[in-house]
Amino acid sequence: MKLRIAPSPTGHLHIGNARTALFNWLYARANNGTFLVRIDDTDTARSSEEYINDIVKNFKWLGIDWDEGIQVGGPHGEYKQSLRFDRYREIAESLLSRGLAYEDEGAIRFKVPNENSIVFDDITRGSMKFELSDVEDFIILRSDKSPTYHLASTVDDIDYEITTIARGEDILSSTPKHILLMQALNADVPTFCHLPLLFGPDGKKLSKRHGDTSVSSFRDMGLLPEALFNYMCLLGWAPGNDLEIFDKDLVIQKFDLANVLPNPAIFDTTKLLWMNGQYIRNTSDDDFTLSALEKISQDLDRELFEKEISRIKKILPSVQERIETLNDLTPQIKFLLDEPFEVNQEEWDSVNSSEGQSYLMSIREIFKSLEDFSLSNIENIMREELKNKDTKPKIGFQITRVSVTGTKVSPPLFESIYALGKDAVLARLAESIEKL
RNA sequence: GGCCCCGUCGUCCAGAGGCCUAGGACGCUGGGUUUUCAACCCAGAAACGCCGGUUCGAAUCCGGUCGGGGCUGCCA
Repeated sequence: MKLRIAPSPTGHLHIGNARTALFNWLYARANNGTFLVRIDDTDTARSSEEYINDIVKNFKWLGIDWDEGIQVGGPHGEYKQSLRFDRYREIAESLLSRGLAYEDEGAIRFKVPNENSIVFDDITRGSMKFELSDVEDFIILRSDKSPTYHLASTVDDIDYEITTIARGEDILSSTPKHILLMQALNADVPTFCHLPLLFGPDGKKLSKRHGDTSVSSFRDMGLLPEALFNYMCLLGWAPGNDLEIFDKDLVIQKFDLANVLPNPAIFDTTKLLWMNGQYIRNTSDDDFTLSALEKISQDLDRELFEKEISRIKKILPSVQERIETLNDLTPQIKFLLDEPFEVNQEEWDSVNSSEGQSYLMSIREIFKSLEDFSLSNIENIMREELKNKDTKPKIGFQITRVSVTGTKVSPPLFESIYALGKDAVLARLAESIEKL
């Protein structure tokens, strides 16, 4: 069993293509088959090397690897159609000389017999039938002698011995043309599977009209590849038992193209975001620390100082519990950075009160003489002082939060104070008290 | 217009004739927890497009209808 994905490098890797690649990859892996990636760049004007790199990079990021094809090589050259134009011309010429095609204003058209019909079994859709009287003679070689998609793709599928073609439903009506070409070339007709399209929220084929739908844009959103992978699996397929969060191994074990739904799915970012949060929470502490520090450094566009790293590490467990994407990280730990610190004036005003001020001054004094600045000591002291002064938690804690973190919304208060460290906390409290 | 595909909560999926007064998840609403924001827990609203047929019995099979979508390029 051999499957392929054949993206056109006329844009960034599109999420719809990624999903098609994923299902092909899964089917190949589930059946101990071969997965091949080739580049369909017959449209030389719109294709570019930059996009090939983007496609390759994002397949790898998603964890989709291939056994044959672009970059990894194999018995068929470089797996780029732009390098095989001679081969396609040769085929077009042979069809011409056999009377199966004809010249039309410099281009070559395949002659579609207008009797009979084409019948084939589609894995997800069952028996398909197209009357040939509905199929037009189609161009296989353009007047500039470059092959069209129909020709190049079909020849490659034959030459590379593809056994199963799973592609988007948008090409379903072109399938009779491809079967006709294969028959004309005396090749075995592979098994077809037309996967349901991905729709935007408006119920139309997902495209640039729906904003940036490239895989790289999802990475830029701070998504984990495992989460996107998991989410894409659920678009048109499910492993059963209402299982929703699962890893690669489980999918490979259960996946079958025959169980893919024939109806289109709307790509809903909301659930994807939720799922990403689940994956973040399920990440081990060590792994999360590693990727978090890297991400923060990336966002800041600089290396982190040792002091910052040790502070951040202390708060990370709390942050991991409450973020949805990696992009939520840096804003949450911003107050721990060794950078000019500023309190949001408006928010300060909204929590400021004489009762709060009094609490602030008291805990500063207590903190000052506290030798063991531990998390539990901080919490005990702050709660005790609340009781002493008969102050409500909200009054005492919120003003402290704004004073120490700069805003009303932050990671948990005691953890934030503990992470920031005694010296910086005292300094910030002093600063707030000064301007009271 | 022609050809083709599709049709279960707003969304993703479960359901492959009786187990369905249709199940799970996201989202939404209400509640709990609570020092913020989250996370977490509990509860709730929410769907088989419609009409026929087959059958003792249909979300499940068939036909029609309506609705949505794709293709109709010397793009892929």
